[in-house]
Order: sequence, then structure tokens, then C-alpha cells
Amino acid sequence: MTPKAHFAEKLRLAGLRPTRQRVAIAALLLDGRHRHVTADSLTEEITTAGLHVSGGTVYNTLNQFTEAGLLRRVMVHNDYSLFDTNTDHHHHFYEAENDQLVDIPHDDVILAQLPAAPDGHEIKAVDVVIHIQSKNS
Amino acid sequence: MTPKAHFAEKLRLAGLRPTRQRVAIAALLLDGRHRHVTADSLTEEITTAGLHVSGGTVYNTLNQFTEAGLLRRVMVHNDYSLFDTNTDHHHHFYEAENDQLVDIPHDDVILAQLPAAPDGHEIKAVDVVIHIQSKNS
DNA sequence: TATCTAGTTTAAAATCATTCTAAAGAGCCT
DNA sequence: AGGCTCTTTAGAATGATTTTAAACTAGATA
Repeated sequence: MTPKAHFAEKLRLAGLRPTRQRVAIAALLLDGRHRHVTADSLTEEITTAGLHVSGGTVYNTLNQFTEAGLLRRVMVHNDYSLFDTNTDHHHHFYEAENDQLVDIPHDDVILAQLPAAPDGHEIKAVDVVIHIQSKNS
Repeated sequence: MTPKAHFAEKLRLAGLRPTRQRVAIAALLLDGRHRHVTADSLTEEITTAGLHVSGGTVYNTLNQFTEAGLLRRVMVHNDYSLFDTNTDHHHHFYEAENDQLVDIPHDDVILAQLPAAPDGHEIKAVDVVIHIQSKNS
């Protein structure tokens, strides 16, 4: 199976029509490498790959991939959206000084007790963000 | 001590010059009631109180109060900033459907194990956000 | 109390990420 | 190939937030 067909299939399984643009972005983001991207950094990658995808489509695609569970949105600040190519359950260190985000392996955080969800609700996800700062500041 | 003097003193202790606007906002936000506000909802409150504070100042004040530790910024989405008048260590339930934020008492979450901060760094805060959804959705 | 100065507030303009729009293009089913 | 719907596109629009430059004020000093 060609790489292109591989990603097209992945998109179909996720319920997304495999357009040229979505396949190209999937090839960049969904190859198994774990990293954090923004609309901006992704656009740069696309350009570096010698391709072009309009700004609106970059945003749409990131949102659709997230909706489909192919990406995960990470919430650490309100400046712009961050997406994680690692959709496994894991947590994050965040250093505001340098806007630096670092993954924490799932097992390094043990939540020994959680409250019950409010009536009529269920827990969808638990996000732990550990804010850090350099020691001499 | 008049309430005004009380809040002026509180601001001085936080290193903020007690201007008319800051005292007015402090009186609204720092009275001990725990709640979540946005720039918009605060502006509404100010108007309801028969006062006027310019938009820029509302934003500046929320940022300065947060910087001074009088408020806490809560990160659950990227649409606009949310501030918590409860600065004690506690966590949150967040229901995206209705953009609803609910406090979780500190003791209801037990973090039995945390990873060490990366070299040269120290932990400043640990935020736990439990994303919930209504059961029939 | 009058004066001074640095820090604040103001309304309006600017910024910037993100979304929307309407027209052109492309999967995909028959 | 034809057709229908979903996508993409460039550019305009949106909306929260920040910036600007001028007017104002808290607080210190004389």
C-alpha cells in the first residue's frame, strides 16, 4: 500500500473524505511521531514540503482531525490553539516563560481519587497540566 | 474601616496602586464569593453597579489581579479568558457543551504520584481539568 | 494646600488568531 | 461522462485582546 493510500484509508475510517489536502496533512501529522503543532507551524511544514494549503483549510483540517480523534487539543494558554499528535492518554508539563510544552508519560501521574461527575454527566477526559518554571526566576 | 479602604489596602498589599477603577473592580471580585468571570461578564457587573470602566482597563485589571495572585486564570478553551475568584488550590469540571465550569474541592482529587520537574525547573502549579458531558449525548 | 511626576485610564485604532463567504474545484456514486 | 455533494480557496469578517497617545490622578513633596 502506498503511503498516500495508507493515509487516505485512515481518513476514510475516521469518516473524512480523503481530499488531496487532508491526505497531505495526514502524511505530515499522523505518521506516529509525537509532537505539538499550531496552525502556524503546520502551515510552515506544508510550505517546506513544497505544498500549499489555504489558511482556512489548515484550520478546518486541524479541527476536523481533532473532532475525529486523530489529534488532541491541548489547553495551556489562550493565545492560539495547540494540537498534540499523541492522542493516547497522557499529561503535560507547561513552561509559560518559553511557551514550552512537554509530554508526561501516562503512568507518571497517578490519580488515586477523582470526584464523581455531577448528576447526569460522565467523565470524558482528565487533563493534568503541571505548570513549571526555571528555578532561578 | 470602610469597604473602600479595605479593598484599597488589599490592592496596596498586592503592589497595585488603588485607583478608583481597581478598587471598584476589587469590591466586585474580591469579596470572598467564589465564581468565574470573563472580561465581558465583569463589564456587565460594573455597568449594573452603575459604574463605568473602559474596556482596556477591564482587561488590564484582570491581568494585573491575576499577576498579583488575586485571581486565577482557568484554561479550558481558547475562546476567551476565564478568571476564578477562588485562588485556593482546587480543580475544575468543564462541560464543553454549555461552556460550564464547576469547582472541585481540593481534597476530592488525590494525586498519588507526580513526575519530577525537568532539570532546572520546579513545579509552580498542578491543574486538573475533568472534561464531562451529559450522559445521553 | 499647591505642585510635580510616574503610573493609570480612556476611546479609538490596531492586532491577530480564527471563522465565514461565495465561487470554483474535486471526490465519488451511477 | 454526468451530476451531486462536500471541499477548497482567497479574501472579507469577526471578536477577543492589546496598543496608542493624550488626558487624568494617586501619592509624594514642598
